[in-house]
Amino acid sequence: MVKITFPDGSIREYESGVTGLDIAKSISHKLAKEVLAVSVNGETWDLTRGIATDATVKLYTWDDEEGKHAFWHSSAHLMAEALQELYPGTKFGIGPAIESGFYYDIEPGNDIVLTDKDLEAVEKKMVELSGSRQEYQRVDVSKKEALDYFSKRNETYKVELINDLEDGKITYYQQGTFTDLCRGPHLPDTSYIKAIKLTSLAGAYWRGNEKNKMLTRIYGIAFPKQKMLEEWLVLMEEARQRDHRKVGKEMELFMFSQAVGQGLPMWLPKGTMLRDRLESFLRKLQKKHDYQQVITPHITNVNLYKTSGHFQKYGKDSFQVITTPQEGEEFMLKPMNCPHHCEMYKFKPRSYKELPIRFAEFGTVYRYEQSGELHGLTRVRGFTQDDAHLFCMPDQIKDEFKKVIDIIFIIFKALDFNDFTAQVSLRDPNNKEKYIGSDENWEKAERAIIEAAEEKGLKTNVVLGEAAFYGPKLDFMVKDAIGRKWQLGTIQVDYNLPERFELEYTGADNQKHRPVMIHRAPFGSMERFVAVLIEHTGGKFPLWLTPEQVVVLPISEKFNDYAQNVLNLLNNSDIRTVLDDRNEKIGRKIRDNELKKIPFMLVVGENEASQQQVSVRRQGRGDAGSMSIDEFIKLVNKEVDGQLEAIYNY
RNA sequence: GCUGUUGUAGCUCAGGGGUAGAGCACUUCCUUGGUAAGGAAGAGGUCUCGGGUUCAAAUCCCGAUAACAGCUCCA
Repeated sequence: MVKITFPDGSIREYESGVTGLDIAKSISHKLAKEVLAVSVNGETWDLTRGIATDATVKLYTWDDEEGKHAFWHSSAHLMAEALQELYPGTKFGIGPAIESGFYYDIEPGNDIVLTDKDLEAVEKKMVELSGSRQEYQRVDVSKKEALDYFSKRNETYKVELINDLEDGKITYYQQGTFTDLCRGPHLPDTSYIKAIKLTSLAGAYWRGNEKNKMLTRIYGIAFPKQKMLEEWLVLMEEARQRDHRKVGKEMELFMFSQAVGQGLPMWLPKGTMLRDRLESFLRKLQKKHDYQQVITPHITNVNLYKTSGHFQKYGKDSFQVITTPQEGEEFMLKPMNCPHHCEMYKFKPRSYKELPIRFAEFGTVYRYEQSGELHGLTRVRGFTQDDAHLFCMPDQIKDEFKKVIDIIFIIFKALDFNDFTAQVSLRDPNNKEKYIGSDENWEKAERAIIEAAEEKGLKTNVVLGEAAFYGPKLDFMVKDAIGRKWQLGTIQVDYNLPERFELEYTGADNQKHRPVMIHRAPFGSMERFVAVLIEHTGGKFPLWLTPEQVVVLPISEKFNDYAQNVLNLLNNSDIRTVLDDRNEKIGRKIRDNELKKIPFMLVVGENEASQQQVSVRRQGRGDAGSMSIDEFIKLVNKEVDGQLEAIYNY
């Protein structure tokens, strides 16, 4: 007998060799149907693997990441089996579960090139195989056996993987005719996988290395019920509707032009309005936090970047140097603002009493991103950072970090960004030579970041090896409409530039000391931030950011004068307005995509003109009735104030 | 940068070796003056660009370019 401890602390006895599935059956029929995998002493196991010792057990269903993971991983194997049957000679790379769904990297044999059209046939085959209810069987093998088996079948990628594995810890999983090198865990059998959608086909380098061969990666997703797949498809469609590239075009916020160049966005009037408001909001916020606004030029002598070291590291991959009539004189487009701010720091001797010094700049920079990397406004070649550099003494780092976290919190709160994650990026402890700066400084800075985050109640995931080469950092990530993660706010410690620029301050001891520099950008860049903002709101911005808050619609041209009059009164009150005097049917205007995003619509006609009123319609929230213009102004101000309250009372 | 897909009217897209199509939007007119109406007429395109094959290319082939998806990258 073995003692099984459950998450609630209760303990039951079972025959030795009992499986997760048996345990689920002993609890309830329903649970036995829903359970997908089981945690045994913290390790995720197959439901059919026998438990021979006392153990702590947790049953995983679709609601657990681990359950979904086993489900999708099994789906990947099912797909591999289908591919093997349809395309004999296919070599298999790896096929894991991912955040939503799974993929398998394959190399189809016989020079076959798969296209989107083939996916349907694969799906069909998968459904067929799922119907035949094949069991996933776990088999322990020795390294030699595994190597023999896969070498014989010419599975070169699998052989490469096995070579890196430790003997004695190698397992196969088999279902039907397909055998895969795999750690598991898997579902009991293929019949669990009821609804399947293969979503896309793309190239992916073997082991993620650009120098390796490119394999064909097939992405898919699967569910235990057809209905869940349908719901997922609807969700994806809704996400596509919120895509910032689509909304940005519809709302006329920004554009790209082939004539201007790849990755160089142009802000249309309404987008500029929106961006200006975000900038002035941050400007005010930074002023309160004792930042000093500065401005630096767009081109710079290459020597500055040789001093900073960026030219050596990134020069080849940048927009190339600009020459002048003067022999040997070279400039480049500014890829970052930091070196300029360092020069400003050096403008005069600094005392410890001045520190921290905080230079802020909305600095437009140009970086030659690889062409395949460009993506809407989130990844561009010319963008404006809401940049600032804080120069401080080492023991001020933590405090400065906390103040920057405050600013980021205020911004996220004002814009209703709730589901962000924070990541602390530290250096890779096994690869210290990749980084510059002393061990002592790194440790001090890493500790300061972790403590600052903790003291601010910020939950973070700590990732080793993700630090910049010059210092550790704290990043804020937000997801876009289809779940891709983007980094927005960032705070980074830098020991490199103060060193290279020989920055110093005079301490209380009358000695020269080196300051520490902190880079920070709460938005990241105006471009990326606006993109994410659009995807969060679907273009329905908070009132204080809406490019136009009020549209005035005269019902016929007889009332154009009155409408103009209303407009003037509103404009005197700071409310942003737009007049739509096309004098068409109102119903037709309301369908207008452009007007859909404006929160208030004022309809004026005979009744309104005679009583000096307006009929107020709030988009998406129906009719608010007729009221005087003063009353309307109060209404709008109240709503805007309500939103701004969150900011200023924070 | 790599692999793949795509580029036709303002937008969404169909078509396809013989000089160009739909829906929505747009313009004018009619009907209806009041909260997602209906009708008529009209205007809009070097079919991304360059080269080749052909009697003939928007269509087939090659190259460039841009967008999209994924990989790699992101100071």
